[in-house]
Amino acid sequence: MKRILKYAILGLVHKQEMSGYDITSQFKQEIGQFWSAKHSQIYPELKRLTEEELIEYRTSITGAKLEKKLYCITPKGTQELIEWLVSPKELPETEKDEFMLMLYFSAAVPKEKSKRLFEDQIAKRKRKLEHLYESKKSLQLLDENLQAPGSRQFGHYLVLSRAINREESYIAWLEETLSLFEE
Amino acid sequence: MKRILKYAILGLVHKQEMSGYDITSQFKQEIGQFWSAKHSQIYPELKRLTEEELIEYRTSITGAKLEKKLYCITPKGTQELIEWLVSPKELPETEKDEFMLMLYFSAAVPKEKSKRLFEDQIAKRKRKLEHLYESKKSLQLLDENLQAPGSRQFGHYLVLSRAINREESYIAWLEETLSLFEE
DNA sequence: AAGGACATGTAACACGTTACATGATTGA
DNA sequence: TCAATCATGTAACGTGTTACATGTCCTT
Repeated sequence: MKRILKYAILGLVHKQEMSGYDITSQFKQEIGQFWSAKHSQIYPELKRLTEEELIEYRTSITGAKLEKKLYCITPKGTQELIEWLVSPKELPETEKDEFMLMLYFSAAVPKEKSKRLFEDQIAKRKRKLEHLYESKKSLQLLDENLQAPGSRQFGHYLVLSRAINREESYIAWLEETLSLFEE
Repeated sequence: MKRILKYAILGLVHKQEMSGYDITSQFKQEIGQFWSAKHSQIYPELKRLTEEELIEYRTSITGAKLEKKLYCITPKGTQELIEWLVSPKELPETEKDEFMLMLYFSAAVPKEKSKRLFEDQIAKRKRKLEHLYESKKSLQLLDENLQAPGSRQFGHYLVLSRAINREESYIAWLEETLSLFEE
């Protein structure tokens, strides 16, 4: 991967003017299911992108003296963003998953222990799925035409929809596989 | 993540004596779908684990003078491995996916471009899925009782089965979502 | 004889997290 | 007034990739 965070930030500030804090907040929303970064990584990257003239900022004052830097994308930044947006993406050879790594070695522990770990993982993923369903419900209230490309919230819809697909299929696999242990 | 590579290596050398090169090769096999590392990360980690007395090695000579270090796990290492194997795993808050990040911003490009990217991604994932099916077929020839916990290849079966589930459901979502663009 | 696999290591750099550090604003 | 949130930054450390560096063995 070559500087994906760069494109994540370009994509966010392309939609609208944003501060480093706003970007950090965005990564705690839906898109955080597929990409995120901490503020300690974001601020230096904003500085770098500014030096590279891909973004620029104006300073805005909230209240008496709280300063924030509102970043927006430059034409050069837009160009690089679009190039990335239309370039085919390689599949990662590895999509890391600690739980699956553990399962690979699970012959070393009693079946009962493994069953408990499956149940724990299923419960956690079901909780997560519930949150995703609620987010989707909220989103549908905002935009009835959600599933149409061109809808204002279509990007949001896609990531939520895929996040739900990802959790549902993982849970289905976990439940199916757990049943192999019960006989 | 706290030193997952440590546990990956402990798990591998617990099954059988192995060299750094062997470990590197393992990460190119099925388990590489869920965890991997390059040799440049593995060799220093082996050194560290040896210093921590979680593994130890003997030197073996192939041919006239090609040396390799065969590592095996110590009792202390086994204990730490088992502790990790039975401990519940937190869900990662983010499972990074460059393609989904791109989709989130795809409103900025024409629908035709997005369709092409979906098709490209579907083709790549289908190719990968074919390889996984073939691996599963080979594995089934080795072990008829594959799906029984306790089968010699059960760990292999689990990771392959989940990798297939992961690809199948991703492809299903991609195809379903692509159809939203066609009308 | 040559190329590919076997075998082990280090160095430099890129990416990511946790901790350190500071201060303002808003609402209960 | 106190806690949560808004707001920005740096330092130290841990993880991961690419490149550098070397040498052997086996098969054709």
